[in-house]
Parts: sequence; structure tokens; C-alpha cells
Amino acid sequence: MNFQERKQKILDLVEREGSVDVKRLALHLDISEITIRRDLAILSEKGMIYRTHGGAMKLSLAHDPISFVQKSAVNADKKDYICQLAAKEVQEGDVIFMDCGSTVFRLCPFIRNMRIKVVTNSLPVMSQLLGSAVSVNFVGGEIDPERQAAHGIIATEHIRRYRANKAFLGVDGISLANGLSAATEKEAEITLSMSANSHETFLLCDSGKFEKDRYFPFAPLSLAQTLITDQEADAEIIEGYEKAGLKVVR
Amino acid sequence: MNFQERKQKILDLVEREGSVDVKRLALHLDISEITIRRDLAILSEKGMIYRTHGGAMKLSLAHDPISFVQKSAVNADKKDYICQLAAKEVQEGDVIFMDCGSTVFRLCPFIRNMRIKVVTNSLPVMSQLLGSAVSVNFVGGEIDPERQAAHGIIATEHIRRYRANKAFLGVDGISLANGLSAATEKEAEITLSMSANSHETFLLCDSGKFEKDRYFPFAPLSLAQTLITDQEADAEIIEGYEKAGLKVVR
DNA sequence: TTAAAAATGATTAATTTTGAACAAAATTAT
DNA sequence: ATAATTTTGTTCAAAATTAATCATTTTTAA
Repeated sequence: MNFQERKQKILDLVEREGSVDVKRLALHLDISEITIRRDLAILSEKGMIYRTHGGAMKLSLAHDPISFVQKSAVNADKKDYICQLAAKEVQEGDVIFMDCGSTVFRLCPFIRNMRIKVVTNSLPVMSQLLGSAVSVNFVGGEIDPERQAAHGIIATEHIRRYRANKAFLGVDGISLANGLSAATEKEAEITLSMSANSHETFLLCDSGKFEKDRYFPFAPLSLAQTLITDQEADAEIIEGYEKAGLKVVR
Repeated sequence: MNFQERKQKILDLVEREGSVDVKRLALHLDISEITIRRDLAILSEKGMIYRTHGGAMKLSLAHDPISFVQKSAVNADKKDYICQLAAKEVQEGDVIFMDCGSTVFRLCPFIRNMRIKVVTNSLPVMSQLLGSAVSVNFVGGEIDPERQAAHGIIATEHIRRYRANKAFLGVDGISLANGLSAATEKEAEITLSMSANSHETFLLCDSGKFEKDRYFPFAPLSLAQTLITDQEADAEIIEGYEKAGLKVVR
């Protein structure tokens, strides 16, 4: 029994059963487990099956219903709280920008049923909103597979073609001294152009990022009109931001 | 029962019932409660469910997010055959256009490991190629949830910004009398602009579409240089196309 | 036929997943 | 509001799975 034969049988079985495990395959094909593992590794490398611990599955089954899944977010509950507040700011008929931050992503479930237009450079956001009441406009350009989003010249040009009522943007850091900062230039670029082309800018930012500066400071606090955060935010810091002109919602 | 399988069942149940609780899940899936909690935590962090005390809930009442797995296409094996041939035309370093046809989609597995640039307006194509060796450039614009692709003015403008070596395009109908035809104007628009901005145009078209006219004829046969098809194609018809100037590969 | 290369198997170390126990937090009942 | 109950987070250990290494067998090619 050579690899080609085993490959055929494995694929057959995966197709029929949906999932298989190493032990049973080894028994069934009368070959050692290590060889089965090697076979599975090759098949999954080629994108023909999805490798799981102890076996493998059909790709279509393992594929998440949302095909572009956000990497596990920290502070999921804080972010959900923030997004609930943010959703209240959205009205039927709005055209809104949404960037590719993990907080902004969680706004999706709260706006799915509204009749609005969303312009976004985030694949997860798009995939969450597709098939909902929301009309989605995706910003094109080179896709960064890491960030699952479009960036670059073409993307910013695309954004400039549109005019939105509201922009909902994440930031990686915010401080009185240095304003807004991002982990990469590319993200900052998107944030700037979305903000520039929308009437009102909302920052979605959990309190953990307050008074933290990241790699690339790119704008003063005055870029945004409103900061939406969680309830654990420090009162003094908030007061400082308010004095700097930000409306703080929490 | 591994995580992937449990995830399936949990999401299923959440979808059907609207909410679930840890105890029943543990019983039902025959696994400890702590593991269920960990599973729920992961799913909630990914934004797929809403975590509650003692269980989890569906995030939105809207129906399933669209899965990007292309519906099992008709004539799948013919299409795979065609794509195998098409893949031979692709060389390392190429920049290629791929449209949103179901045949073109099946080209993805054959080019995953090549170092090329793909410019596409098709979500399924992008999703298949993300995370592979291929660098993906997605055409922006309004997303048509039905067709899972970007169309419209912005999309065609975006395409015009790029210059590709090769375009791999599907057609819905092809005939000596009326040339190429499409099911919708939007698709035709994309086909035209991709073809116009690439050095060489390949039509991927199974023989079932030969001498069929669809709703919207939009271009002469001479739009393309090469027609790639399957082996069941009628010899006389092919001869006709060849006389009209098409190179036919099968 | 022999040497080289590829595939397979066995062993052990590392990693991942799972479960148990108990303190902390949240919810419910009184 | 307070106590009782439930649920969760955390830490650690056990079990299962995988990766890595090397020896053995099989295949291929000179």
C-alpha cells in the first residue's frame, strides 16, 4: 500500500464520514500511526483536509461559519460593552467607516439588522455583515493575511472616494501627551483617511489602552470627537481626555 | 471527540436553540464541564457566540453568515480538468486576474503554492488563497452577497489600476454567432476590464456552454487568445472557434 | 549487484488537551 | 442585605497526541 493508495482511501473516508482519527486509520489501512500522521500532514499541507488533534476533518466542516475569524480577542466582554454603546450612536441610513481593529469587529452583531452602509477594510467585518441588512463596501487593495485586511495606497485612495457620516475606529494606544498611536504605520494610514472622510469620528478603546503609547504615534486626540470605553476606566484620566476636548461615553 | 467536532455541535445547538447551558452540553457531548467552558470561551473570543453565565447565546437573530465554500459545482470534475490545464499556463512571478466564476474558483488549489500575485473580485477565491504562497489583491467596491464578489464602478476602476500578465475568466456562454455572453451586466463589466488590462486572456469554459447564448452578449471571441475546455468538447465546434482565431486547449 | 534515496517504523521528548480541586466571583434565594 | 448556591478562573497533574531522531526496510537508479 503506497502513499497514493492511502491518500485516496483517506480522502474517501474523510469525504464520507466528515472526520477521521489517526488510530482508526492506522488500524483500517494496516499501517503505523506515524505514517498516517505523515500522510495527514501532507494532505493538510496541500489544503485537502483540515488537520485536527488526533485526526482530520473535511475542510468545509472545519471552516468556521464566519470564514474570516478574528484571532481570539482579549477583554472580549469589555469590548462587547463598548460596542453596545457604539451601536447606539448608529442610525438607520448612516454610512459608516469601520476599520480592522478587534474591538470594532465586535460591533458587527449589534448593527446587523440596521439598514446602513458600511465601508470597511476588514475581512472579518465584511464577512460578518454579508447577508445581513447592512450593505457592505469593501476597501480593495493588497490583503495582509496576518491582519486580514486591506492596506496601502489603493486602499486609502478608495476610502477617499467615499464620504461617511461616522467612522468607528480602534486605536492601539491613547495618551494625553502623545495622542493616538498604532502598532503599524499601515493601520495609522487607514485610521487617518477614514477619519478625514467622515463627519464624525468615534474611537472605540478599552481602558487598558489608556495612557499607553504604541510604536507609531500618528494623530492628536482632536482627531476624534468621541471616545467610547468601558466602565473600568480611571476617572482622572477620563477627566483629562474630556478637558482635551473629547466627549467620553462609557 | 476533538475541539473541532465539539465546536460544530455547540454552534449547531446554539443556532437551533438560541441558547445553551454548560451542564447540558457536557452531558450531551459526554465531556467535562470545564472543557465545555473552555470551548465556549474560545468561541466567544472569536465572536461566534455570546457568553452568558452558565452557558452561551446566539449573537444575532439573523440567519447563517454566508460560508465561502463554493456550492458543490455542477461538472466539478470537468472543471477540475480544465483548471489543471489552466494552472500549467501560470508561471512563478506572474500577476494574474481571476474573476468570480465557479470554474475559475476551482483553479485555486492548483496555484496555492506558486509565488504569484492574484488580483480578484471574488471572495471565495480570496478566501482560498489567503494564507498560501500567493499574494492576494482584492478588488474593492460594493459587495454583492449573492455572487460573493465586488462589482461596480469602483471595482472596474480598481482593476484598471493594475496590469496583469494573464487573466483567467469564466464565461456563461460562448458562440460563434454572438461571441461571449454573461448572465448579468455586472459580470460582463468585470470580464471586460480584466481582459483589457492583461496581456493575455484565458477563457475557462466547459463544453456544456459551447454555442449557448446567455442574457447579455458583451464581447467578440477575439477578446481572448486562449480557450481552455474539457475533452468532451465537440470537435467541429472547436474547429470553428479555432478558425475564429482562438487557441483551444483541452 | 550495489549504492543511494525514499519510505516506514520505533523510541523518546515535547506539546497539547483534558480533568480535578479549590478559591474567587457572580447569581439566586432567603 | 446576607447567606447559600452556582458558576467561573486558576493551578497543577494526568493522559493523549505529536514532533524529532535514528534505525530499518523498500525502492530506485547507476
